[in-house]
Amino acid sequence: MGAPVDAILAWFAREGRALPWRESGASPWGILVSEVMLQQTPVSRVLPLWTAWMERWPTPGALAGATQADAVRAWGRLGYPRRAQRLWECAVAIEERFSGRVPSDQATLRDLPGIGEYTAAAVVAFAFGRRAVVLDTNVRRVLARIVAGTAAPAPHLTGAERALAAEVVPLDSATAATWNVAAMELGALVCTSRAPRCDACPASKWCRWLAQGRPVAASRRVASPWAGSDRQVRGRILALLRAASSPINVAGSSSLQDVEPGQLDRCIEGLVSDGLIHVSSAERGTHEL
DNA sequence: CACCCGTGGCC
DNA sequence: TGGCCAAGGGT
Repeated sequence: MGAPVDAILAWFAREGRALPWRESGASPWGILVSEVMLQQTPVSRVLPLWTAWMERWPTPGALAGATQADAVRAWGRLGYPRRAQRLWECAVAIEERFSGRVPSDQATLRDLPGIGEYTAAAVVAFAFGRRAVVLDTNVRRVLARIVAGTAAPAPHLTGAERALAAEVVPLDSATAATWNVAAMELGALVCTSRAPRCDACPASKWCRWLAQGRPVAASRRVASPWAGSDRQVRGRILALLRAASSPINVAGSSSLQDVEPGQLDRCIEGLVSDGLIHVSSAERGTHEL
C-alpha cells in the first residue's frame, strides 16, 4: 500500500488541522493528556478544556500535587469521569515511578492507569516520534474501506487487523508517526463513518470499498437505552457533587426525586465503589468528590 | 468476551 | 425526533 500511503501523507500536509497538542512545543505529558481526553470525545469539546487543564497542571507533578476531586471537578462535563480519575492516578504513578518523566516505552505506558493499547501507541508515536502501530476507530475504518472493501471495521479488533495495520505503517520512525496521525485525520475529516466525502479523498483511486459501490455496513448491535439508565443517574449525581462546595445528602436531594430510591442507592454505591465519590466524614448520609 | 462507563451535537 | 457517533479502557 505504498501509493495510497504517500497520497494520504501529501493530503495531510495540506489539510491536516493545526491542533495545539500537535505543535512542536507540545510536551509528552500534554500529548498524553490530549489522548486521554480524546477517548470517545470529539476534538471540538476537548480543545478548550485541554488548554485550561494544561495551564493549570502543565506537568505530571503538578497534577499529582492536586487532589483527585480537583481533577474530576476540572473535567467538568467532558464525559466518562473515570478518565479524569485515571489521568490523575496516571500523573501520580509517573511522578512516583518515573520522577515525573513520561515513559517512552510502549509496554511501560500500557501499564499506567487509563492507558490502553491505543493510547500507549499514540504517545509513543506522537510524543516521542517513534514507530508504533496506532489503531483507533479512524484508522480501522480507513483500512477497512481502502483495503478490505467494507464500510466499517469488525466490532472488535482482530489479530489479522493488527497485522495488516503493522504492514501499512512506514518503516521510518518519523514517517510512521506522520502516517498514524494522517490516517486518523483522514478518518476524522473525509473517510467519516456517516457521510464519507469520497470526492475529496486522496486515496479514492485505490479504495476497494468505493470501487465496489460503497456497500452498506452490516447492522450494528443495538445500544442500550439512555433515558433512565444508571449511567444517566450517575452523571446527574456527579454533576451535583461537582457543583457543590460542601458534602451533600445525595439520596435526599430534591433534584433527584424522580429517581427510584433503589436505583439511586445502587448508583451512589457504585460511584463510591469506583472511588469517584466518597462518603463524607463530616455529616451522616452525605457524600463528596 | 460482553458489558459497562458520560456527554452533546448532528442529520 | 432519536438513534448514531466521537483519537477507548477496565473488568
